[in-house]
Amino acid sequence: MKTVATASNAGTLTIGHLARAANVGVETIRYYQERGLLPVPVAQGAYRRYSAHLVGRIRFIKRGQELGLTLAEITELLRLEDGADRPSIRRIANARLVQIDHKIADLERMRSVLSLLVEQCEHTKKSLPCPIIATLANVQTAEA
Amino acid sequence: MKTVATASNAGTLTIGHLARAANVGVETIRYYQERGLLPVPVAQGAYRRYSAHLVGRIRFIKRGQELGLTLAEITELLRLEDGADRPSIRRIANARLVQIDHKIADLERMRSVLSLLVEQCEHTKKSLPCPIIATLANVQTAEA
DNA sequence: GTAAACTCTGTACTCGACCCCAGAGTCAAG
DNA sequence: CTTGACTCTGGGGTCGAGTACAGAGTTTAC
Repeated sequence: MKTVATASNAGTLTIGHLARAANVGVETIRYYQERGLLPVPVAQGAYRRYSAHLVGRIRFIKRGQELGLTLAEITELLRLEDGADRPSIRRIANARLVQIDHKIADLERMRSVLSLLVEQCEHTKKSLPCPIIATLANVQTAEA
Repeated sequence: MKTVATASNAGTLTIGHLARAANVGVETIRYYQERGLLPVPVAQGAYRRYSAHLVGRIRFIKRGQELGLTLAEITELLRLEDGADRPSIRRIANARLVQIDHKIADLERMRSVLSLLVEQCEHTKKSLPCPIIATLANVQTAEA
């Protein structure tokens, strides 16, 4: 699923320059091309040349990732980049928000149990079983 | 890294029965054996037989996973199962707690930005650029 | 005594986002 | 005009926790 090359994609940067300018690896650019997030410009001679505006596109992708978006979602957003279809854009953001909320809830459940257990472990007499192990082993511990 | 088989591991359950009793797949048991979380009992005839107490061990593993522990950490805890070395046990739990806290912090940062953007997107005039896209594109939007 | 259901070993695949490598070709500076 | 740094294609590997499957052998219930 490679993006079709167009003349307008051509530019002055080699892939290495583009990579350094966008602060990603050369392999990342190739990967994004394969995934259809970046266009594959027509080669000028043996090598391809990239337009400097792709630096912005890569930053767009990276900022999306920082917000927890997947490359699939970012691909969608790039398709909606003109900003005309806001409901679709919001749908993507909201779907990710729901996932994030689920994940936070999971992690907070884990954190509260784990921190309670660590706490208990520190304050339980050495003669009694370790509360962490006992909980995992599903042993009923007494000590009111 | 297969756990060495010992006579004491032998029992009455086939792998399928153990799997059903512990509510996991047969493949999961084999995988845990490979990872050293479960012993490989001596075969009785052509098939191996498993002791019923392994059901508890599998539940131990599953409860550990519910607390966010990795199989590597659970392997460690199984090694410390006698509960004598509580500092080591707590070290594992605390290390995981730190990871969980980092992850929660990351996710909350994402959530706050994303939900703010969705909010803004809903209330920004259609004549102005979509705030979600604009943020990813790093466009400076006016509108005080 | 046979057929269904099981078990064995071994290998490959999944997901997501890359990283790393080999070998061949090419470009640019001095 | 050479040499070193780059680019190309194509492939494989990584992490974590399994799942899936093939093909052969074995048990067990009827």
